Amino acid sequence: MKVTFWLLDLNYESNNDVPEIWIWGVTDSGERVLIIDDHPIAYFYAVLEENTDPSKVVEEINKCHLKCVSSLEIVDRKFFGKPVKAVKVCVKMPNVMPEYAKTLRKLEGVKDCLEDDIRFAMRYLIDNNVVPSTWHEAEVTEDSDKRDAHVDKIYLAKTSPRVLEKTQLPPLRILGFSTIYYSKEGSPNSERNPVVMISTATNGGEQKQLLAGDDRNDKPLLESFIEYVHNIDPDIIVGYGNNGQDWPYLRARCKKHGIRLGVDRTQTEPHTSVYGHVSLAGRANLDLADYAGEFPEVKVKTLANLADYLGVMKIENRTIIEDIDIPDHWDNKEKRKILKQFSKDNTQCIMGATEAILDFAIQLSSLVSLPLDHVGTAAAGFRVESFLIKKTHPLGELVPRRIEQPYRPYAGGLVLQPIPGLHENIAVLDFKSMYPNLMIVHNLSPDTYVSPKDPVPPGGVNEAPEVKHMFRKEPPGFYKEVLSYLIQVRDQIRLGMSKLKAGTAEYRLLDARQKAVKIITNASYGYAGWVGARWYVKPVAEAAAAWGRHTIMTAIDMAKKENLKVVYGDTDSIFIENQPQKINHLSKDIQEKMGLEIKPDEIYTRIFFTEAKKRYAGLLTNGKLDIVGMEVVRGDWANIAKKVQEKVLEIILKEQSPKKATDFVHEFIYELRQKHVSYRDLIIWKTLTKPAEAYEVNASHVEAAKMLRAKGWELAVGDKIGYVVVAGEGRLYERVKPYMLASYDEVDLEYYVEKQVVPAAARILESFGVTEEQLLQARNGQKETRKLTDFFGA
DNA sequence: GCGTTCAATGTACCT
DNA sequence: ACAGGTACATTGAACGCG
Repeated sequence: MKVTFWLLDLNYESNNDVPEIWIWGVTDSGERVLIIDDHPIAYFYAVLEENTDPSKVVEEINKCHLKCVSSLEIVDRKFFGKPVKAVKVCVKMPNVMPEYAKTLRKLEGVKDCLEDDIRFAMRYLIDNNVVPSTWHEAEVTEDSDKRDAHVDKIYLAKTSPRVLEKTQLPPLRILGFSTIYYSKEGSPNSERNPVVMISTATNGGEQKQLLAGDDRNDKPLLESFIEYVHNIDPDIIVGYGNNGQDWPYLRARCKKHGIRLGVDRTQTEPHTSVYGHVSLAGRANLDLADYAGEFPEVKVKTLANLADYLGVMKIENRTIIEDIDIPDHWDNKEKRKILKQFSKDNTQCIMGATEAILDFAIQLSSLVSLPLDHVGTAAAGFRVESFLIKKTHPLGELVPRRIEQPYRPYAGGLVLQPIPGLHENIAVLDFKSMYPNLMIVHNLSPDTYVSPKDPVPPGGVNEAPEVKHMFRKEPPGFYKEVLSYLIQVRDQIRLGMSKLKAGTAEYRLLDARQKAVKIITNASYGYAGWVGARWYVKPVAEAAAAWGRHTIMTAIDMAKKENLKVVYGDTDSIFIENQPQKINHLSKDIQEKMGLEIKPDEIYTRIFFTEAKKRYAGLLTNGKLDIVGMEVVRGDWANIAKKVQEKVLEIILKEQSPKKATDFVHEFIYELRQKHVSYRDLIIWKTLTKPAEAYEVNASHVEAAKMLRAKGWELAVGDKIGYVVVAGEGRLYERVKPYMLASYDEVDLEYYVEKQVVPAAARILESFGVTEEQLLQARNGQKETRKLTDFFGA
């Protein structure tokens, strides 16, 4: 019989030393199924030295008497594009491979062993062309063995599943949850602090809140949670920070009470994998925090901020309870209501954010062939690599081992010095996917690189400017194959989208897919130059960068020849006078000459530069401001400084009145000194990029972090520390406090005037002759001073 | 002993 | 734990000053 299913999760099991791949799926009729393939093949390669007799090596391998070897086969493969002979060593159990590979590496005639380091579930996906988060069809029989799996049906696969072309998602059951821990001693510790609240919600619209008793005993709460998850039987469980925090914590609490956190579809507990995600057998555990990085505009990556940005729940419409205030809220009957609402809102934020993110996660999972629960924790480099492994397999390319390499920097993109001041009517021409297209056009790829030691290939080479790296012209390298595929697929998806109504389910799915394709395409250049990459070949990245510099320089020359003034440019863009006819002509010329597409991106009716690169602000034709690189868009400046700078830029760009902007700054400083700005707008956020002890100099945010730690708050690398500057003596780092430990009265407002507001405003106004000193001058006692409402509106 | 100078450190941004 | 290029604030030691 046949079964059609969408692949939710897969895992490898050893059943009395017989390896099995368990594939968990949801059928189109909504059945939960487990399909077991009990004939997966485990193998690795012994790659032979040149001029070695393969049968001799086979003999040698046989002499090793490795008892789990089931077959040896002499095969032709490629390694970095060069043809090689290899022995495919099939084994009965995947876990013996690293050891066997180590043994065989020592044999004469064996150059190296490869692919023993591919994890078995991935091996299965690659070899059988099975894809996570995708529909398949499989020929199966019903399984007669008793197996402990909580699904509607268990099947044995007669053949490995085949991918089906089908885009819609199955009817997935989604459960979101968030937790509240009770701790008066700083960061909750699972040894001593209970979980007092778990709020859940399902995509079916069911909401529930589980509470500990007034004695804060969480045993009944945990038991009901386990039972509830079991009853809902979700396919996907979503949280925010559940990988690093909730699952390990809940598991520890359960252990303390002697209960098992049985929330998956077998009888095992959640376990953290080596890849950093928590895996629940038969379900996909999703941590939205892993996707927060996709939204760089959100500077402090809390659930509330993410949900606010996504339009799920506006932060001004809710009460945020800081961790430090939780015990107080739990202990007080009235305040506990607010805490319950806060927790409920958190879960609603999770459900709303899931709406916005899940399609993308699913498409990414399917594109790069990493299971849904794994793709979120996988860093960009590993997503690209997984994709490449999948795509190179049919080409016969062997997957290199990850080798520790010394880091050697190389020259990157070209950045022009901007012409400072205001410019009218400026167009930005962007090269479309410049690096991927350069890799395609010049056939830059790990398998096409011709080292100076190599003979020149018969078809000739492309030689990169400046760096002189050579790449054979023919045949196409796998980067060319793969990148052409990605670019073509994305164009196709976007064509499909253009025929649909925005907002429909199908449109959103396609949009998620084109986004997934885009991020993988754009990360390919970075991957090529990453020392951690299996296919790390520095000349590939270096040549792409060199071609990039050559390309933009040529484009600038051509623009100048058209008498188009160039005011700025960065890597793959040029900012020029907006003369449509000339620009049209220029794009065509560039396309013809270099085989790269360049198209107008933004048009600025007016744009402002200082002397600094990578910082500018423009007025778009729709009347909106586009601010790049300035304090306004930086997360490490107090909000007051950002607001002032934004307003100054708006006045300058729209009204071109430095006088009015200066008046505004004066008025703002006056109001600030009157404490008419909110405390939250004084917080400065900075990331802890290493353990507090590892810093070589004293830094404000590190001092603030230490103060938190002294109160029991554990801080991890990567955490954002919010602090305010308080009045007092000494260095800046001696005058900071974490914002939750300070009050408005302690704040040193003069610091904010002199080191935040004035510099941010002066950055712009100094171009118009207004100095910091002038900005600092208090209001001059005119009768008609403006109110801030004159600038911000009432 | 005290103010100034400047390289080093650290963070966040741009493409 | 995808690349390099860049701006800027602050620290802290070197420097200059007698």
